[in-house]
Amino acid sequence: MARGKVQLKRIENQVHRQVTFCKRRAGLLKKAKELSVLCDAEIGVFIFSAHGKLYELATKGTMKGLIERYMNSGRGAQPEPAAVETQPDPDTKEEINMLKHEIEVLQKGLRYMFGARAEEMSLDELLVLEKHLEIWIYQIRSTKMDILLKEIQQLRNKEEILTAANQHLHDKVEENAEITNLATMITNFPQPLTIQNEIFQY
Amino acid sequence: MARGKVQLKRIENQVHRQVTFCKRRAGLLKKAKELSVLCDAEIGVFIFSAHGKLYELATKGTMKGLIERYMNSGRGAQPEPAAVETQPDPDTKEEINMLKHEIEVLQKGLRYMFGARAEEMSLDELLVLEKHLEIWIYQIRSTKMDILLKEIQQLRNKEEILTAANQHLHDKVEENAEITNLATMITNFPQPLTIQNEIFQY
DNA sequence: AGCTATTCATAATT
DNA sequence: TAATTATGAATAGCT
Repeated sequence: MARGKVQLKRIENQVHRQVTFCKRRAGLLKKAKELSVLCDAEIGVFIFSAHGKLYELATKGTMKGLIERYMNSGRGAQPEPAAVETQPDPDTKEEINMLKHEIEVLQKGLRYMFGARAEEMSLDELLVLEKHLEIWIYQIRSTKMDILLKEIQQLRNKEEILTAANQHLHDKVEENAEITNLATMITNFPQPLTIQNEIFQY
Repeated sequence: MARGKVQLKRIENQVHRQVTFCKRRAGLLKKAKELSVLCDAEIGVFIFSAHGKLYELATKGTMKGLIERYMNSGRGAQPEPAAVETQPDPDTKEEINMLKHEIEVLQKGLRYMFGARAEEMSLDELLVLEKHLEIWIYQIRSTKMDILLKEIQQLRNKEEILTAANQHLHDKVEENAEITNLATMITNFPQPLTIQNEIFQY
């Protein structure tokens, strides 16, 4: 570093130590973020100062989620306080985490759709954006579907009305067919009518 | 750094990314150790690589102890595991079902296309997958739109045919109206026909 | 993996 | 506490 090599031991001067803590803490978190972005890693860091103050960083999602992932990575088998409680829990919890991780992976793709802009945004902003986009897309699709389905319904109604009208007219035509034929006969062969009339008079 | 400034975005070259990951990971952990020693801080770091491999560091004690300390620092308030165990059960079960269904839908397509499970894939593979998914989604939407538009077109054709038929029948009815009226006259007043005949014979 | 040319981080100082 | 600067460390691009 600068202006003198540093000894790898506790800095005894209280002020120096505090200043170095601030600077190096910032540096460490910066490096963690860089590593996360550059290499697509998920990183969690806690720093407890000598006075017990906590500084933390979770590069993706939340620290809680990270700890859960850590717990499920084969290491920290949580000490279960209750004896009988362990039976249903590990299966379901593990299952949930697996499923969540899987969904995470699939959702990861969404973030990349924003291309270069994605890197310029914070995770929170991306999550908000993602939510908004999901809602937005959903609304657009719903609206589109509504429009199409309404149009189909209208056309179906029209079809029904036209079919009914068609049937009605068809019936009318058939009802009139006899009379029309009769009229045609009358028109074409007016004479025999008298014969028919005569027949009626039998 | 060296031989060129680095852009703060994901390194696209797979090999470069892997090398940088190794180097910077070592650097980050070294920095964490140094900060811990120099400033008497307790530091925990997890790094999940893009492939899900875990690298960790706990500067004092164990990671487990650190996480416990973290949990007690006011952040991740764990839900009480002891007394109220029955409460999370229906919720978790429902959650599992929801997640499973969500994944089922996604995986069905994925397996169909790749024969591989998403979590086994690298980021690069996922990027390829994403492209395919976009195409896939596009195709699904296209297909859906095609079906709907075809249905609309069919209904429109039906409407046209029915309207034409309707018009035809309507015309027929009107054409027949005269004759029908004539026939009606004939039917109601058969006798005057002879008169009419007589008239024709004038 | 190992080697430099560079850039970066930061200790000392103001 | 913040800014500056000289210097040591980290590391990107090559081999």
